Amino acid sequence: MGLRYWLMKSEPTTFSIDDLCNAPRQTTCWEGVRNYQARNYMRDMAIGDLVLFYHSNADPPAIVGIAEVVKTAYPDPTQFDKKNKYYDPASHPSNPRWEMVDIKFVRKLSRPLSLPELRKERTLKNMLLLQKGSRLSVQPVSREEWEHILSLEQSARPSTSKKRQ
DNA sequence: GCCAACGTTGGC
DNA sequence: GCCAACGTTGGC
Repeated sequence: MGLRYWLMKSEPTTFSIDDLCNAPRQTTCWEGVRNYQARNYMRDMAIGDLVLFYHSNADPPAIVGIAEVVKTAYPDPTQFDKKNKYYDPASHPSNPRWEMVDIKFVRKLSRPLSLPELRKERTLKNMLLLQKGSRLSVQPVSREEWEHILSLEQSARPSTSKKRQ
């Protein structure tokens, strides 16, 4: 199976792209996912897969960077920690319910690609992120979507392009 | 801060 | 197995 692409959401007040950049070895474990579909997507991840790092609950919400998968799915220890906010009393260590992967910083985008800007792209109209009511925090991105998104990075910010000199 | 959309829980 | 109630996500 070839390289695959993903998008992962994080609230920047909780863990931002800069936090990832400044983390030890620029790597973090993706703890706290408590949604089966998102977990299943993490199980599908392979080392070397590339990830769009998305800031949710931000102003504006935006894709801000790229990371790569450096460790495939393994049990998320926070599910067994009674003091952790991600504690899940229904999950037993002999059969862990929740898993996580490790991702490593690759780079920040040269500029954030905001949700409103992404919505303007007809090529991206089927993107999971842009569907009404979509809340998945871990989701697949097609190769076409990936390439189109990164091509937007090269173009000028729409709001400033009008004052070209 | 509001609230629509969604996922989960639990009574029946 | 249905579905009402509840909790959460996340854009606005």
